[in-house]
Amino acid sequence: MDDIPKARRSDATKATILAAARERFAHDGYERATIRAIATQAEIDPAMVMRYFGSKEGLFAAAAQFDLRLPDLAALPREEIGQVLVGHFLDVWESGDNFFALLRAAVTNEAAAERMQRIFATQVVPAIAPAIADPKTIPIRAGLIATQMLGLALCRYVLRLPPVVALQREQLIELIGPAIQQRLTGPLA
Amino acid sequence: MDDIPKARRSDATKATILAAARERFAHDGYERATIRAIATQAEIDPAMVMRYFGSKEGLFAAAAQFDLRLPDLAALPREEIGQVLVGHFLDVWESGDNFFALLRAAVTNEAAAERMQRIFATQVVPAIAPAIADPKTIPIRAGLIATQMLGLALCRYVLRLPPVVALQREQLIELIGPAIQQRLTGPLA
DNA sequence: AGTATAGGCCAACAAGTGTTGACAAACCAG
DNA sequence: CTGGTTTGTCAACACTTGTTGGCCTATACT
Repeated sequence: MDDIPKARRSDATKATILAAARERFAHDGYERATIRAIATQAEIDPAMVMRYFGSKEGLFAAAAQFDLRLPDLAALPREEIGQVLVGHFLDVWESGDNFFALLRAAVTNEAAAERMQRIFATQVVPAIAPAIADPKTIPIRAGLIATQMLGLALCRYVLRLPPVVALQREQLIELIGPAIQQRLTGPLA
Repeated sequence: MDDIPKARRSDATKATILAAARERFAHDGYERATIRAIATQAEIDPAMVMRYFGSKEGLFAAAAQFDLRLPDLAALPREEIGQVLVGHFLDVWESGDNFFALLRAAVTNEAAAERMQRIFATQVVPAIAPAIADPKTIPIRAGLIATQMLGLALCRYVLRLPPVVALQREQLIELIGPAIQQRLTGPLA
């Protein structure tokens, strides 16, 4: 009846493996991040990875869990939503390797791409919905916002286009915030 | 003194290999597109790929050549530039596998990412420059346009976010064209 | 004609992949 | 202490990867 599993000593190892996995997946993508490289970085044996996560896919599934933790937009002043959103994305992206593990993998791995679609559908769309007047336009507006924000992540962190890398956090908020705002509350076309 | 090399019989084979390579690279990314798979699709022996392109890297370098063929924006009415640009990107992307080979590879392959940076610097920036009033803002505006356009490619063709996939060409032009226009001729922030 | 050369295929290599099973050490309950 | 379970290591597996060299065949030149 006791649902709470005892804290096993191996939990620490699992966490170490997960952290190493996230870092390798984020830097190298799914295929180039080898189990051996992950194990080496975590300073354990490759066999442990298999024992605790079953397979490379299982490891990735566990490592690429990702929560955007989007704030309640209804509690914000209408005109600030865009900028807050941009700032929040920057925070979440840079607060760990989860997002980049997922993004890099999603480009060559179908399962990762599907997970990205799920995150969009279950986290982005619902969070954004309350800020949009006409409910019929929610999916389109959410989609357009995704193109802008993911495009920013792609150009800044993955492709590293110099002018996009050079922009400071404050500038990004000031430059892209209004565009997001417009996609939320402005006319569609 | 005759610079023009005779058309060898093997040129056809090379072209077949390149076409197959582009398709595999575009669909699978750099690492998962194996030389054997490419050779099988081209209906030749894997050894031929090595003979004609030296290595997998060499093959990719030859396959991922990419020309955006951006039009002369100075010849266009000021207010149409954004929409024309979006339409042009859609055309070029969908006219072959080159762009997606490059995009998918650039996410996990450093050399491909650098090539993307070069294309941005040598094709996008110069083409866009004449449409921008204040020359100091050219790199930033070009960078912001890149985030929007590459984000569209990412969400629509790679991640396949349903609402972005659902949009028709005409709608995309109508929805994203003005955003690009604003990035070119509007105030920066 | 004959011969050099280009085009192409085959089999194999060395290295690296995910994955497995057997076995040792550490831990904990009785 | 003793027995069993957990945690970890080692070596090896079956397979795939990029890459190589040898060999055959068709073409092209003289």
